[in-house]
Amino acid sequence: MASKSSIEKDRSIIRELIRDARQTNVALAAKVGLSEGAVRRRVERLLAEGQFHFAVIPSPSFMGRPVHTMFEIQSAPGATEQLIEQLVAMPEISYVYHVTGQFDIVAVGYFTSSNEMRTFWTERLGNLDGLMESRTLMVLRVAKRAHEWAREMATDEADPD
Amino acid sequence: MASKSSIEKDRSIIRELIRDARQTNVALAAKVGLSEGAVRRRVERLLAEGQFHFAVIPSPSFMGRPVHTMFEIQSAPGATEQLIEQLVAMPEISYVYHVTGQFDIVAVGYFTSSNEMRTFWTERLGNLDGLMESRTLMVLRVAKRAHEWAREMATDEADPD
DNA sequence: ATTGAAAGGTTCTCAGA
DNA sequence: TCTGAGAACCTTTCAAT
Repeated sequence: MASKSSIEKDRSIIRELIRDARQTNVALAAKVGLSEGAVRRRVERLLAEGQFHFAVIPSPSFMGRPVHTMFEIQSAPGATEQLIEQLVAMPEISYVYHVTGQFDIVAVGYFTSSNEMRTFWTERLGNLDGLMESRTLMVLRVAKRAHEWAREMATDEADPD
Repeated sequence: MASKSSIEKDRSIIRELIRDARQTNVALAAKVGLSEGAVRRRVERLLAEGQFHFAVIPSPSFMGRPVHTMFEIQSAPGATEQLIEQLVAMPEISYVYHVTGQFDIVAVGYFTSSNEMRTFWTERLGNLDGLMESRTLMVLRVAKRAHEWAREMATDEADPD
């Protein structure tokens, strides 16, 4: 086989970490075919470049925030960025996406109760500058959370010349 | 102050790990007031119980999947679970949410190109059993991804009697 | 940019409470 | 269920390539 390109080594490292975020650099090194030090330097570089990050995903219920809500938000013309900034500044909101379609923004929040969510929606979301229309979706269940494509393309070693 | 309850110690550990997913058990132990071994056993128990998990979040673009898409899906009456199962089985789909509202399901996928996304949408999504209607939202930007509420309630120690 | 080896720190195991 | 000490393992540093 031809040696993997540098970026393919980087991607192999990240794919391995997606499979197991807590494996050691020693284990990674054995899998991608580098020394422990080389893997460690690549991981640090990739983190600094923002190519991936380590995260802890809590169970919102266990943390006391069982009410999982998505808000679809339509902004007044030209007001989308301003609206996004306001949403980003709200601690109740965990995720903010700029999207195409009828709605311009999707925001996700976790609340301690449906009552807290309602209060947030009526008193804080409803008062945002530039908001034209919004819809609320309650998330009943997270049925999947996995990047299965990270397991693809594990080997390009079977390529014939 | 009264001693923290056992579940509050668990939550403190998880909140600390949300702040820094890679800190050592020794560092955690100092912050939550337990020995390293006690913290390690709690972390293992919480992981086994599914109260949180460690994850690596890649930059989809760096991994060669720059096209980030949300699908809103309306199911035929009674077909939602069947539809969710089919979506969960698709490797292109990373997240599947069961939600309330006009649409029953929100699914998120990452694609190598808009052409691949279009092919997926027309040939795979369109053929799902029980699908009534769907809408496609392209995600242009992720403006926020953080659980700021994990920093709240750090102390219940100031409570007067 | 990578390797290999020594030093330092973390994790794991186990005995004791 | 927790603590503390020792062994095993991992990470960090550094000289060399």
